[in-house]
Amino acid sequence: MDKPATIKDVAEMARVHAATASRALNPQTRDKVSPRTAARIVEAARALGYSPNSAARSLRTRTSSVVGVVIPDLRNPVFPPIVRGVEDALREAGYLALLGNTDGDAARERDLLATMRGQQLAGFILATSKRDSVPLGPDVSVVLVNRRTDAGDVPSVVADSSAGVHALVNLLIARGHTRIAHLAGPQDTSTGVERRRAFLDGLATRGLAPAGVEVCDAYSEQAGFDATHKLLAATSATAIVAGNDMIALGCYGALAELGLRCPEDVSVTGFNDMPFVDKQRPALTTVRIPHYDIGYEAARLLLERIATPSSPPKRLVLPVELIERNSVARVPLSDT
Amino acid sequence: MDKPATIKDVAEMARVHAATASRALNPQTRDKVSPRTAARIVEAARALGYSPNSAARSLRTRTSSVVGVVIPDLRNPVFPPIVRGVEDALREAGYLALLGNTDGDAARERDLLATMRGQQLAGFILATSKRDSVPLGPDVSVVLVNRRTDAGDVPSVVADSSAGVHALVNLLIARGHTRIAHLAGPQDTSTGVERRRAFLDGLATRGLAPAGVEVCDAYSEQAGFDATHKLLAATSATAIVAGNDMIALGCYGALAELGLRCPEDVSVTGFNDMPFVDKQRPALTTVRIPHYDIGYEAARLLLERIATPSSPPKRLVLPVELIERNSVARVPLSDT
DNA sequence: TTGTATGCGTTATCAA
DNA sequence: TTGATAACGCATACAA
Repeated sequence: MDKPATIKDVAEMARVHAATASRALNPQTRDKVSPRTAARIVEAARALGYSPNSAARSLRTRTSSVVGVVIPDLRNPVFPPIVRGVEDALREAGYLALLGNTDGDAARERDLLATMRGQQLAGFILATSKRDSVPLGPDVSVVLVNRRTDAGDVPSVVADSSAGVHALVNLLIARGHTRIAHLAGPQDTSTGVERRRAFLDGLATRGLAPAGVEVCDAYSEQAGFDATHKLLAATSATAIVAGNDMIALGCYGALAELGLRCPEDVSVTGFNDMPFVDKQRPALTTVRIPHYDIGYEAARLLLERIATPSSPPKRLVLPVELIERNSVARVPLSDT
Repeated sequence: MDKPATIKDVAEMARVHAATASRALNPQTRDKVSPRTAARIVEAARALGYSPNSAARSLRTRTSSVVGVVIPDLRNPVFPPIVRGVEDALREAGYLALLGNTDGDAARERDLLATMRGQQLAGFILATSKRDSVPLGPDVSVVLVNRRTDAGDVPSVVADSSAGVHALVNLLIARGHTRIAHLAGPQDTSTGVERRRAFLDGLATRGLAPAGVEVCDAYSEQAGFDATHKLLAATSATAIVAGNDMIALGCYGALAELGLRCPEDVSVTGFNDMPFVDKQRPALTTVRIPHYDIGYEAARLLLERIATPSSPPKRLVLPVELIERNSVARVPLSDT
């Protein structure tokens, strides 16, 4: 394989000028060239295995078909399906995804964004979890995933946390629970505060007071473990609504250590429906989030934004689904 | 924010020619310009917030600081840590990762590679699993992950499958098992054939014949489930070495359906040590692969290759670790 | 409908 | 050590 064919090679083979070839090869301007010559050019391109040099194109058009996808850590199981959804939507439109992890570190995020900005990216999908404003100018297209700015001036795609928590709370109440506690996620994440608020709201509308609320440092098993210990040292509860599945797993561990059975003694719920939580003992009752769809829709939104930057910033809220398994039991009779 | 500053702006501010500014700003050629003027230029660049236009640079140098990372499906839990390792190593060197999924589909892979090739990528990391040769010319830098070409002319990073399977087989034998079967992974993957061969070898060197070998269509729970049924219809075994954890999980399911207890009736082993297999019932005895390190080392190898294309193609084999949990029991007395 | 000319920002080559 | 110039491949304004 020698040097890749350029548009000039294609033009030469089709006996036209490079400009004509450019027009014929570009869907945008295809109609500015006669069908006959266009066909000849397309054929020549195919024959030569022509693939446009994106650097040259970017240099000329000041944009590219690449979008930056920024997440905290790919190893967090919620992100792979999201990123996959993003990638699929992007690819359907001929775009590519540039992936970067920030570990939730502001400095690393700034650094990454700076590096990416040098690449003439067409836009960004940000799935970092902090609630502060977007560290990008208004001249770049951005879609937020899993979080929103307080101002609401940036397009975003999130799952309906409130509806999910309400469904969980209602399920517990229907099972007879009245002493329900919450292991909240970090309060510098939008999901953390939204779910916490929904928990309080949900309880209040049913005339119940929370049995306790403990905030976790992180969405991790360890944090869930620690918070459960703290929570149960201060209060007793027959049910615990965990901020997400990881926290719920930590809760499982702490419960076992305290000699409490789940769900016989304490019911536990999660959030996210991560892979394999159906295989836990007990299988976790949780809320399923359409991760893939979130990613897919986010990319669609970004593409839309790129095409029409003036379009109003949509905020998409995707429905969630209650997944009942075995970690919720009817409240023990001795506790009623 | 107006138009980003160009090297011309920097040059103007530093009262030098653009070419000089270019030399001063490029670490490679920094020493070709006097320290005094260099300092002036660097200062001007800083003041203007100059960030080189990578499209222009790529156009000129015919390369970029971006590498393509191609995997079958990010949702397969083995890939996130690998990709994360790749990204970390890349970032340390100022490179970015362009991610694409192929679903193991040859057409989709070809398509993706073609699209990526237009991007002047510095190289590729291929984690697709087929054993056929690399669909890329010899002019591009490539490192394979999780597989190798038969010819061995392409650098690669893999885990030591053989050592892992041998450890598993020896463990089972030490527990008294003699009727050991294998649920092999797909035989068009290098891991599938390597582990199968290691299984047969391991057994043979201990003077044992396999109780049965069933090949799975895919590395999936469903395939493991089906293969287990087929296997146990044809033979009986007290231990099953699954091609990987997913297959082992499918095996769990089939065993339960057949009224067989694990590990009391049948011992099962996995491969990979995916997240959460320690939480299964029973906790899975498996082999841990250094996923992150594999990705990290693959990226290092690629960077090395990019810097020195003539360097010999290294083949890295990373050590694995036997993780003993509860899915392996001493062989039932009635079976000895 | 097609061809001509030009410039995007950078770096390599050559000359000074 | 620095400056001038050209070229990378493409897309577009303008001319024909």
